[in-house]
Amino acid sequence: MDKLNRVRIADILKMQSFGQTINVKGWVRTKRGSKTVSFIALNDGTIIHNLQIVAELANFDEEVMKQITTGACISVNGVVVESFGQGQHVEIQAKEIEVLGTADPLTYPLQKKGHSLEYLREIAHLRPRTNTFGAVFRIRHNMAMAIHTFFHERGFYYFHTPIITASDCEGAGQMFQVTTMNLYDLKKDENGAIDYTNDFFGKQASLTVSGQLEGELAAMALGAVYTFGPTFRAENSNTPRHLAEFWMIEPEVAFNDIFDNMQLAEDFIKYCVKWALDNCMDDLAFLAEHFDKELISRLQSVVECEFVRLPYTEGVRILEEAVANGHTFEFPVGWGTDLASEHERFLVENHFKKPVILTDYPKEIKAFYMKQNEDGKTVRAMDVLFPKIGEIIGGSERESDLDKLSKRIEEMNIPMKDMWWYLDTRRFGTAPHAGFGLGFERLLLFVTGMANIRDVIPFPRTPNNAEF
RNA sequence: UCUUUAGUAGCUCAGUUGGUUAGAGCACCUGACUGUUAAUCAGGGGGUCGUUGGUUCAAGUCCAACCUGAAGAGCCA
Repeated sequence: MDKLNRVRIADILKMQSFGQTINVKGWVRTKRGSKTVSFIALNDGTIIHNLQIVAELANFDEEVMKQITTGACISVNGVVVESFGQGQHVEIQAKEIEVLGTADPLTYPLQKKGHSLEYLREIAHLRPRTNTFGAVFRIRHNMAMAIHTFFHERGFYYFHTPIITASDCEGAGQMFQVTTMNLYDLKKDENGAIDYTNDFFGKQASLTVSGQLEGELAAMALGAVYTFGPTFRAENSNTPRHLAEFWMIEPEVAFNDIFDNMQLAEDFIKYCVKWALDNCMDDLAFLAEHFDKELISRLQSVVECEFVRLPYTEGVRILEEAVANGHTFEFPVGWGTDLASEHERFLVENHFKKPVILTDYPKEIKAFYMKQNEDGKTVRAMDVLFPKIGEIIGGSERESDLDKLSKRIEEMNIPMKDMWWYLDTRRFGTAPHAGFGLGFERLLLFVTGMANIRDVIPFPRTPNNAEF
């Protein structure tokens, strides 16, 4: 077979001139045809659309043509021609075909017909070859690029916080332990406690649940930073919105207050959504057509609308008013209790019908590091609530006063013995600062319109599932 | 983890108040077809009805436990 430069299908489909001979490589989606001619729909992952390869059967060995089945990988030399069939404006008239890899039709798990998302989860190693997951993972890449671009353009530094941590007070959830100890022969002291002094780190270590505390250290030096990395929660959560391993973006900015923080969060999400609309329209259109007809209009409305900013106390008042007017909730509403999903959904989907930033929660239901308000009852927390997916961002202005922070740590019985370094930020040159955390996969749920978080990460990690 | 719901061919599903040999579409194989658009048409092969136990003359169907998936809830991002 002649050696020609390979052209990506995304580029071939854009061609306006015809007649040149090129090489194209990709995986066969379908082959159809008649006695004399075969039509091969080829996809190479560069774009959701397939390229049509036309093969006159008289020019090719029958044995080679037989190997061209759904899932096979082929290399084609051929001429770019204008298509006179419907459904594409350009196609390849094949001159030479080489089968790079066959796919036995009896055992290849993907068919040309559609599969359920649940079935595709069982073959997560092959699902990137489907239209749906090709689209999702191209959008996933684009969102990562949008995130880095957004922060870089605004002078934020990408800061790498550790994945292994020995602090057990991040308070964001159950942690996965990291150890090199022999679990069949654990040494314990007289109280039955495990002795970690001979473990790899000389103390108990875990996978991080958040890079925030280290992010605060960086903000106290570099001014504005963000993290973007994997985080781990060992919660037994079985929902379409939770993963045991997920990616989180956590900006942290010196001198920002809660209002700057809200503005940053709103600008940030809008930037990402607009990026998707500007750069991923082919993939979004496919997802909209197959899963969520309102996807694109919902994305557009988020870019255009102004997020509602609402103190928790006001939110509770609205909910209590709704109850008084006859709306029934499964769980009671009252100042001091955390809002249930149904309450958040009511505010976002029924009452305001757009994203809501809820602020100033009671201090009892929020983390120790949040800045305390003058009223002595609330803290400067903010949750960004989105239609369909609920909480997409959680953040706050941080308590910068050493005494107030220390007192709160004591009140909440938080083990801070290994956290002297965190308190040093308040001890030496403390400054007001604020930040938030955004779950990358939650953002992707919103942008792709997918309903289950297991379908927006290549290899989901959930309770009882670490396959692939 | 709790509640609900589902598990029948490779995939998606139907299967009546329990009753003889468990069906369809797609996929796959064979054949037909002069350019198809998830091609079409004809034929063919393919099943331990999630697992274990129970009720019954008789269980895909009823009951129990367990396994697996999904939805809702809690926890959160």
